Amino acid sequence: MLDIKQIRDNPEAVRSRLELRGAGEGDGVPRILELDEIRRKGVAQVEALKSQRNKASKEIGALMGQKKFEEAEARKQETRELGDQIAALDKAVAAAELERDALLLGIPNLPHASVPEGGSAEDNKEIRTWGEKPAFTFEPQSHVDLCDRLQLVDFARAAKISGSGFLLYTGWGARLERALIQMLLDLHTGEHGYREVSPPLMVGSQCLEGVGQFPKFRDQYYGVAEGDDREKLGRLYLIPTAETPVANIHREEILPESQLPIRYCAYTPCFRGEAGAAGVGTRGMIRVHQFDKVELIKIVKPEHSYAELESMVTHAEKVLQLLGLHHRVVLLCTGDMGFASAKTYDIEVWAPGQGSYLEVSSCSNCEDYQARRMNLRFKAQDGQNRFPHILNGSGTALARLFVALIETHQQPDGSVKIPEALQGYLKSDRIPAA
RNA sequence: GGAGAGGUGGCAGAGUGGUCGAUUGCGGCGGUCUUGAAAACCGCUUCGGGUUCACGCCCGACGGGGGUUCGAAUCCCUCCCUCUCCGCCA
Repeated sequence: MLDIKQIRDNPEAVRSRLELRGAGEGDGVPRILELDEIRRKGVAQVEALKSQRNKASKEIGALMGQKKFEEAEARKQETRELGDQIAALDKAVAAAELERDALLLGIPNLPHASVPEGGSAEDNKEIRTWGEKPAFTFEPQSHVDLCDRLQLVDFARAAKISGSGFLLYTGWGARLERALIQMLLDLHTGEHGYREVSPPLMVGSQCLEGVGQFPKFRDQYYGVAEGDDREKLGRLYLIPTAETPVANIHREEILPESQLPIRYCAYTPCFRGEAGAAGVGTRGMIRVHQFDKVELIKIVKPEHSYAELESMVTHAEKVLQLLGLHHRVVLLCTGDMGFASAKTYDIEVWAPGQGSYLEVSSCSNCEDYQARRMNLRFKAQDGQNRFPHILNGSGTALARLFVALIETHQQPDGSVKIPEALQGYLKSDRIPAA
């Protein structure tokens, strides 16, 4: 969340940054300031009363000690009324604070100065491209046809088991998925300096709130229940990304400065309800309720975060380069960024069978926005507790990578050629034609 | 799921209604002594909030929330978590 002090000191600057993200999002600010004022006035009042009460209580204690019970009783009588006033004021302060914080949680991060202004994906800026669209001597097939023909994914039976939007990988398909996960983890831990972690796949709501997925986007995630206990429904949620558990690993901690930077890498499945999302119901693997992803998370000192963002993008790109996949890096405009992000690069891979680019990675610097929400700090040299910057990036999403890979490397004979970097993991240089 | 024990400062561990934000030990930091180090001795060692130009002053926090009381780490209620034993189980 944003720093209340920043909003207090410079509300107009905050509002104009928020406006760049899209209409109406700055609207909470006046009310927040109002509530903040009410809270601070109340706090000053109630604390003066508490100070009074504390003094009186000590005096009563002293009187009791001297066995002056009648005097003590008289003082108690006087002080009783103070207690009632305090209770009432405390309540009012808590209510103002609760409403203020609820509004604060609904405000997205401010875009970084280097982010281009714009309202939609149209205004995103292409930064660079790698490789070229492959030329085919035949009409390239879509991954859906390739998966059917090579029996890599059984769409129909997945739907029978779990409904639409789920995948049943089979044979070479299952093996390819596993090989990709292994290759990506080895790359990021071995070459890029990340520490591998394997987190819980169900998390409490405080983790979703910590990274900014709650409370605004409640409807997008799967809540689970234990047995038929409706009471317990929603105490845990299936993770929409490894970012949710991994970025929260150090929540509510004060890290020694020497521990930074922290770089984590995690493979997990990701679960998304995708209520109302465009493209739900699309045939194939592009948008599904469950997919695999290898995620990168960094917790760094504020002064290093933008350099760390650039290197993170190159780490994700390396995956595509090793697999020989044409891609481009796009800088998202103010209107297209995620809620918690200050600056985001997307990496889009070319999928010849689709005739379009697919987003396989999104690398974001959330600055201190998430650290504030999860109260994660580090102790700086000067003894001050400061909020670190938290970055997340896909390195990369697997289902779409799978799509781009088989569509790009499909051969005239119906087989799929496997890039050299992956051959050791798949233990084959091709997926044979059926 | 059943029975029991427990959650206090970086760690260990006291404290069961009145200057207890908390005895003590360890660790850590600074200092004295020393050529240097060790030992010994002395001091410091949590976090949030309000207010102030600042020094400072004040309020809150002993797993979370609520209650009793003039006053709660301490009493009551409730939730969460950890440990031990039993049951079930990949």
